[in-house]
Amino acid sequence: MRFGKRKLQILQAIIEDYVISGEPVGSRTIAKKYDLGVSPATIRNEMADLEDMGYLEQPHTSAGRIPSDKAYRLYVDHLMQVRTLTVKEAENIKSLYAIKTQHTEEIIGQTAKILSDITNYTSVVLKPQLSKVLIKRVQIMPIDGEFALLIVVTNSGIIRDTIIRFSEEVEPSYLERVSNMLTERFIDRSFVEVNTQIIPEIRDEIAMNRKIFNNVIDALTESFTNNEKKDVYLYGTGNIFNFPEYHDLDKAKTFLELMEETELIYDIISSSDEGGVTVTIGSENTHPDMRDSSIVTATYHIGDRVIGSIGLIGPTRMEYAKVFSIMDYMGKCLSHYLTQLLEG
Amino acid sequence: MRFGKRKLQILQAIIEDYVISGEPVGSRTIAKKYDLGVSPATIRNEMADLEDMGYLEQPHTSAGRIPSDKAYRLYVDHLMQVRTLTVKEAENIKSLYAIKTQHTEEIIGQTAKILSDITNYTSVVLKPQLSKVLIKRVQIMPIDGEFALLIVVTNSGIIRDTIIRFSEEVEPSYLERVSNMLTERFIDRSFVEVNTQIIPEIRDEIAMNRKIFNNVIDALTESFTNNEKKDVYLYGTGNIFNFPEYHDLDKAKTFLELMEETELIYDIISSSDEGGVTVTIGSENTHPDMRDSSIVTATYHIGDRVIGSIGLIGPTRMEYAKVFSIMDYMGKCLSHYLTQLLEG
DNA sequence: ATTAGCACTCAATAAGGGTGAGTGCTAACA
DNA sequence: TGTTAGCACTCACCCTTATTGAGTGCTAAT
Repeated sequence: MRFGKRKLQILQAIIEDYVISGEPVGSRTIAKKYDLGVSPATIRNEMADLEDMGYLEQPHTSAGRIPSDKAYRLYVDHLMQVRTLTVKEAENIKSLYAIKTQHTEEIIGQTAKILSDITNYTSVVLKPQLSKVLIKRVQIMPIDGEFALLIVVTNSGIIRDTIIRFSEEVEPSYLERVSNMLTERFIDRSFVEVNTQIIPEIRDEIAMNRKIFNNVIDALTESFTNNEKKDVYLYGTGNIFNFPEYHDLDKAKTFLELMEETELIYDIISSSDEGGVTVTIGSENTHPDMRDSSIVTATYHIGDRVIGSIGLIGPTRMEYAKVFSIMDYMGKCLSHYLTQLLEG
Repeated sequence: MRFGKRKLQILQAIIEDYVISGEPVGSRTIAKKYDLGVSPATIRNEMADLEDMGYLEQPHTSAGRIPSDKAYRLYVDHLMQVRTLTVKEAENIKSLYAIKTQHTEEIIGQTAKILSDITNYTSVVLKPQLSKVLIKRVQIMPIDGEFALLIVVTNSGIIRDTIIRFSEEVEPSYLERVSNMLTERFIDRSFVEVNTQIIPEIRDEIAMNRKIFNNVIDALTESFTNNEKKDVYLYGTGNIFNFPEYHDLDKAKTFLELMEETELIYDIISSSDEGGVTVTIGSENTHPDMRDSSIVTATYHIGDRVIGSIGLIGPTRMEYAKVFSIMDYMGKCLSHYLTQLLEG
């Protein structure tokens, strides 16, 4: 059995109708709404074929058809026409980046909110990943007595701080020297590089005031590895109630609980790195509880280094065309804004 | 009509039964389960009285009674017996504070998680409020060229950073001097004091390199006022599905949307400052959408300065006795831990 | 190859009836 | 006078049954 042009038209019609209505689509509906010039009976025959081929499913005998994940995949890859944003959407986004805050986190949080507001799905925005960010400066600030604060500044507007407790009183000027030395060694390196290569090097090389220096190195190590904090900005979890597929309380609860597993969400959203927009449909998800959700992700970058991701989560019956274009646009806006803010 | 001892006993029995079962409580049930030595008929008479007095309500004629908000208030103020924690609860909490992280935020986040896990309600934990925290040090770190990072370290383990963009190249040693001067002036002051008193003083007083200095002051001002970031750690929003009162989809959605209004939640939770545990029951809430939820809050402190709050949100049918003791204990643990970590 | 016609399926909705938990009232009782 | 047993009444809840209608698959005619 081959795809004729008509089969594709019918499939597309079914998908688009179903995405809007959420109800199984019947042959009559297609014949009436989409002018294909054939009768319902013909459409029924084609639909039976499409079902055999695995593109359509029937919830029960006397219902219409709904698209399978395979159908959505075909749609996303070949059928959908990427639209341009509506005026309202574009304005919303523009107004966000008109804000002149200097706090990366705030922008990230707002991005999540806007994404969810204009799409009506659940949005996720990841903070810049430590592993992808470059170190710009290390500074050890004495606070009082044997306490100091180790601060690592990155090119992403995110900074990382750890308290150091020294085993004895320490000269501020010594800390200043150490800070400068570390900055020199770490600058424009990633956390991973520093952790796996440079710190061991330093450890061997240097025989300064051993005890104090070890306190610093320990703090650095703890700062760089232990808690790569998987920080996630979530918004619009309540939006799932817009979709009848989540009207079941159990499903809703499972979904909400899943959304609180920030580490997991983080991994899911950050898994597709290559840049551009990625769509993962229902059963394509590795996590079983996500099998009837779809995820659309995009990346954002500073300069040309990808440093984080944004994502949308919704039912497989998702407005892929709309979401695709919004995610694409949003990723670019965010990247542009951050690059501007932090590099120029 | 007066409260006899028996009326109180009956009221207490009804409340405790209803809190567990969620079903309207009938006279028979009370007579059987709680040994009051009177017949259901007598209890019915008392119940009718209690209803007249506004302590009980009837969902419909042939149903049992449920407690009114007024009844819960009486219960919380006079009837309930604060229990001690179960072994499991205490262990859970202890295990949390055995973690040796140095990042305040992580502890705060974990506190939210544990609170929600052991109570099965929705928990909220506020980050230390900027307005209550004391400044320990100000440091301006040159990054490159005309960029620098302004960092304010507080006694709460929270630091605040803002990017400064200078209008010309700046000497690092100059920034060092400015940092020291600012630290000297700001140390052990609150953000509010600094903002309303000290900054204006400095502005007048000093006629250093005007232009550069203004960049610094602007950054400080923006850091201190504009974005008192109302950061909230939420956990267990899905828990509301454990309660039949939220099985209605509309209610659930409203609730979830409300929880995303972080500023509002922040205000609600931080509103009762005085220390100790505060209980707000249903209609006592000012926000209309919270009228059938109850909120229990407690504060946490560093040394003896209150700096933040923790809260639990659930249906008015809440296990007040349990929640009360947990919140009390948790607030104390968190305070103790933070004080230990940050002061000595 | 397409289509009209028709019998068939099955979820969703509505309507009726029984059940049981609970009440309020009254009259009897200690 | 306070307490209790008895009884009629109410009403949500659940189960069963009937009705409806959207949609299908198959067959025969075009």
